Amino acid sequence: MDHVDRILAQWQQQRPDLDVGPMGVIGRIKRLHDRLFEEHDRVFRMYGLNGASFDVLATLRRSGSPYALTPTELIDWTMVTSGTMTNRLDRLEESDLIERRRNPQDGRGFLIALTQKGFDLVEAVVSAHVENQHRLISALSQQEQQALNALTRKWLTPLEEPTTD
Amino acid sequence: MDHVDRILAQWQQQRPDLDVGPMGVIGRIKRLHDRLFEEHDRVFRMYGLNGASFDVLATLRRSGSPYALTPTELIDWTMVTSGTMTNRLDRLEESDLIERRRNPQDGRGFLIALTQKGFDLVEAVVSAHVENQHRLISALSQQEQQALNALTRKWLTPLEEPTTD
DNA sequence: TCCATTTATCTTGACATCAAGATATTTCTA
DNA sequence: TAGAAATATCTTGATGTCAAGATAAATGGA
Repeated sequence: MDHVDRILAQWQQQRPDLDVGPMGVIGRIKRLHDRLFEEHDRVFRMYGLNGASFDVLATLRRSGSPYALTPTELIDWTMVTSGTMTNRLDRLEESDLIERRRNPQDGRGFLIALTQKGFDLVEAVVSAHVENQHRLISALSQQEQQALNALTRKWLTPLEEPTTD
Repeated sequence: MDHVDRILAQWQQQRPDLDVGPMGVIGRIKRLHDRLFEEHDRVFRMYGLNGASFDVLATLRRSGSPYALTPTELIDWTMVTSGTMTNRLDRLEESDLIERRRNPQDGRGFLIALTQKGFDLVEAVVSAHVENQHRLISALSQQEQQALNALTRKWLTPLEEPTTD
C-alpha cells in the first residue's frame, strides 16, 4: 500500500462510479519522475549545476566536435521556450561554461559553444550522472528494464505525435 | 527512432565508454510525465484550474465529508512545501473554492474546507479528468497497463523509502 | 505551574519557467 | 531589387515553486 494506492482507495470510497485504474499508472509515472529528478539533482548540485544547466551542457557535448549549436537547436533538443533558453544561456555564460559567438552564417543569431571549462565539467558530470542512473534503476532486472522500455515507448509514440488541430 | 533514441545514439557515438541503457528508460519516463501533465492541464484550464489547484481540491474531495483538512494534511498528501501550500490556498480562497476556518482543536492552525462552489467544481472536473486519463492511456491494452503498473510499483518502492542519512 | 521545545502556518526572497511581444536580420516574391 | 513575410533571439511580466526564517500556540518535563 503506497501513496498512490491510498489515493485510489479514497476515490473508490468516495466516487465508486469512476474507474480510476489509469490514475494509478499515471500517478506512479509522476512519482517516479519526481523522485528520479530529485536524485539527479543531487549529483548535479555536487558539480554546481542543476537539471536545467546540465541539460544544455550535455546537449552541446553529445552534439560532437566543435561542441557548438545555435540557441534554436538547443531549444529543439531540450524542448523549452526561447525565453527559458535565453535565461539558461545567460547563467551558463556568467559561469564561463559556454560562450556566445555571432553566427557567421546568420547575422540574426548566435552559436553557443562549450568553453574548455564547460567541456571538462560536463565530461565529469556525465560520467557521474550515468553511474547514478544505473544505481537508480538497479531495483529492476535487465529483463524488467527492457519490458519497461518497450511499454513506455509504445505509450509515448502516439503522445509525441504532433496534434492535428 | 524517437527523441530519446536520438539522444542515446549521440551518446553512443560520443562516449562509447558509457552504458546509457538506463538513460533511455528514464528519459521516456520524463517525456511521458511531461506529455501527460500537459494533457491534464488542458482539461483543468477548461474549468479555470491548473494542476496545482486541482490537486488541492481533489485531495479535499476524496477525503470525504466534511471535505475539510488542515494545511499540514494537504501538504502531506500533495508533497509540496508549506510556502507552496500557503500560496495555493490564497488563490483558491480568492476564487471562493475553499475557505480557511480557525481549527477549534488547535489554535495555531486552520481547517481548509471546500465551499459549495468548490465542491461542485471539483465534482465536474474529476469526472472529466478521469475520462481524459482513460483516453491518454488508451494506446495500451489492459494487460499492458497491468504490466506497467507492476513494473512502476516495483521500481518506485525502494525510491519512496525514507533515506537513512 | 513555568519555561523550553516543538509544531502549524505564513512570509520573504530567489529562481525557473512560460506566453506574448519587441528587435534585428534574412528570405521570398512580384 | 524593394517591400513583405518569416525567422532568430531577447525582453518583459506573471506564475509557481522552494528554502529559510518569523510568529503564535501547544506540549512536556522539572
